[in-house]
Amino acid sequence: MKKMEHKECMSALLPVRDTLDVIGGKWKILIIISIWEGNKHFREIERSIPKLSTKVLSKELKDLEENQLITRTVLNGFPVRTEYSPTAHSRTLEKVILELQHWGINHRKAMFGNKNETDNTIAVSG
Amino acid sequence: MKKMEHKECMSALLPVRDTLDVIGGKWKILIIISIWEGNKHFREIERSIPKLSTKVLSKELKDLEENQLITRTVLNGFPVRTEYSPTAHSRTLEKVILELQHWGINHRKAMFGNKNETDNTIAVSG
DNA sequence: GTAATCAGTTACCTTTTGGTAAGCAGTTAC
DNA sequence: GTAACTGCTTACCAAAAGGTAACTGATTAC
Repeated sequence: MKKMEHKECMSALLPVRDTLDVIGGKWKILIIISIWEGNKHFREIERSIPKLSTKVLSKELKDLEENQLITRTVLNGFPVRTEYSPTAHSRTLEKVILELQHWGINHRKAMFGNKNETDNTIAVSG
Repeated sequence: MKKMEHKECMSALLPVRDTLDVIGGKWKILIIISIWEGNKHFREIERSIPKLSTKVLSKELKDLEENQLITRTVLNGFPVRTEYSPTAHSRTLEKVILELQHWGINHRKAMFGNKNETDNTIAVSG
């Protein structure tokens, strides 16, 4: 890596922080993937992710909507259903998530050898 | 994205979590970059990152060492100096950080247009 | 009327994370 | 002996994140 000025270093950091604010944390990527999988409704998403509480799901969905990674549509009629869908913008995360995933896998190998290997690869469109 | 089985989805998530555990949070990437920059000593690193306290730095350095992203060497002699250096393994993070950074920049554009653009690009070896 | 489903909200409590400041061991300089 | 530097640790407190469970409002089914 080339020598960096201090300020450069710190400003390069900001976009990374932005990204981690959006997809960091325990649940956000799980929720995005769940919706990518086809889960559309609140209870559906909730049930698809073990240990996720309604309170946290509610908050996380709001965050994701604010960041334009999902859209929320209320369908009136019947027992009032809400539909969450992934946005086109959310698809730009695929590369990032793939990169995070690969590093995680290789890191685990580097730490423990192949003993604890997780060889699951995310299924990406194409 | 191809339809995924539920279990597949969740297991794909684990490596991503592993990665975020290692480089997520407020300080870890800052510290790694600071050490990449050439800061070797505790106080040096501390002073290079505004708002970072000794307590947190101490903890983060331990985590990073555990994850083999830095090495810690105690040099006896003089006022006892400790040297932190990046490992070869830490270099594998460059791609990940670059990807996180690019997404952060593009995401900001998607959110606010070009108004708030951060056009700083991390300086990577090569 | 009773129960059940959907989509949440609210109140309360615990756990985790982070910040502040002081202190300690060891050594040098004066 | 006093101060100053290095590399931390410890104690204490504040803020943020997360879990539990109850409850609202609407509507259908019995």
